[in-house]
Amino acid sequence: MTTLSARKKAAIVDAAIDIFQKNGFQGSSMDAIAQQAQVSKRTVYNHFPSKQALFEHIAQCVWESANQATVAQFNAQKNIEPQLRVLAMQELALVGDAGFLRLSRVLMAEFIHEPTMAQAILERFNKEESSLTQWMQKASLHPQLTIEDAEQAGGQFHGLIKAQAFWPQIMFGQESIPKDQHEQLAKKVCTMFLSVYGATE
Amino acid sequence: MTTLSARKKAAIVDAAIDIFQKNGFQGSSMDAIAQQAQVSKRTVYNHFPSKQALFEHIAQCVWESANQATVAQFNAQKNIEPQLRVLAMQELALVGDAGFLRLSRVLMAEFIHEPTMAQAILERFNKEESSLTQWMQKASLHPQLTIEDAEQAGGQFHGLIKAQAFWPQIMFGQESIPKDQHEQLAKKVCTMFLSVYGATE
DNA sequence: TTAAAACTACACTGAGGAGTGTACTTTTAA
DNA sequence: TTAAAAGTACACTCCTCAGTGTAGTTTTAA
Repeated sequence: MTTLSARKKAAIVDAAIDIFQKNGFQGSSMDAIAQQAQVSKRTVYNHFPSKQALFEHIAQCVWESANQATVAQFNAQKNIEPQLRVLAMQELALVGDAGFLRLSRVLMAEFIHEPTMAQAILERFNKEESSLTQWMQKASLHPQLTIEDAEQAGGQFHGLIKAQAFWPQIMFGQESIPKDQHEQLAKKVCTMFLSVYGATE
Repeated sequence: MTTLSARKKAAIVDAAIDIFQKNGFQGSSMDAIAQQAQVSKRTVYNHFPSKQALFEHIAQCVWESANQATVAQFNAQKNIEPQLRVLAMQELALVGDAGFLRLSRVLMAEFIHEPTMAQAILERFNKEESSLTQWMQKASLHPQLTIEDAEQAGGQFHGLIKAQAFWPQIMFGQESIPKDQHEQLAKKVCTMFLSVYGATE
């Protein structure tokens, strides 16, 4: 059994995610968070010096779960399609995870108002995305592919996945894609991608 | 020259869009809106009975501009690809319009917190989207296509466009796609779509 | 020209919320 | 067992903000 203090802290974070998601940063009160966490307001302030700090702790969580998604290396010996499929599956695993979506929803709403913050976090996010860019760069030399702009191609690959498995969930509260449909969707995405960037001869 | 009253009202709406976009509904004060509009706060309240009413007026504007996008009828005699291309161009015209994006950004942030409102507006939005579904339904009988689920196919068609021309602009403040790239993007989208749903023989 | 309609400055109410200080109780760890 | 660490209730300050009331000025339209 974990310590009381740790349990209280977890309850606060959990409640905060909930309240922030429902009401946004500005619309959420520390009193409401404390109440939902079944904790005194003072305890909230003992764990987090300010509302902003509590929010940033949650942002940190998103950032960390996003980093779980490790990225494959391009292998010139193997076929393109199965490699792409692995990349798609990785992205789907991250983006299709209910916990990740829950956290993302909290952040995304604030991003709209804070393009600066959005850019900053996105640049870090893009470490992942830029590793895809690198993959694309190396892959562009492969005879099976015709990629002029690796960054654009990478963005479009991500876009194909997010259009199905991320944005509708974030914006319209749709259910995340069940795991047993990941394979099928990954295949579809690869087909679409290769229809534009792949040489089929 | 328009009447003073009309000019003031326009200034208020314009300022409100700006302030709401920057700070969100909760984070925006009527004082700030009045100041930016160069109007006394009392005048704001003379035009709009409440902050909520002002917000809803803006929502109405989005809804109306979205309705400008008229939709083509399916024509079994013509080829699929050029018809799809027209649909894509229509969507791009709407979604790629800077004014529409500016308005959308205001709403989208609130949508994340209000899945109910989001669903409601989206159902109306889907009048447009569902007319695409109908198009897909009729098109699914065409020998050039293999569509099992018209709604899903329609959603994916929209997704392909929004992934490039809507979500990045909304979330990360990216510039809207210049008009001279619409043709090219529409073509790409159709290629991708047909790579999955089209019979190429 | 003139009366009504619209705009303005400004003071005000009432509510809500961030963050603090305090005195007291419970939990933990030695 | 006991002292420190953590939690709690609650009162309190200071501030922001939605919305109103008013008395006076400007614009409009007849």
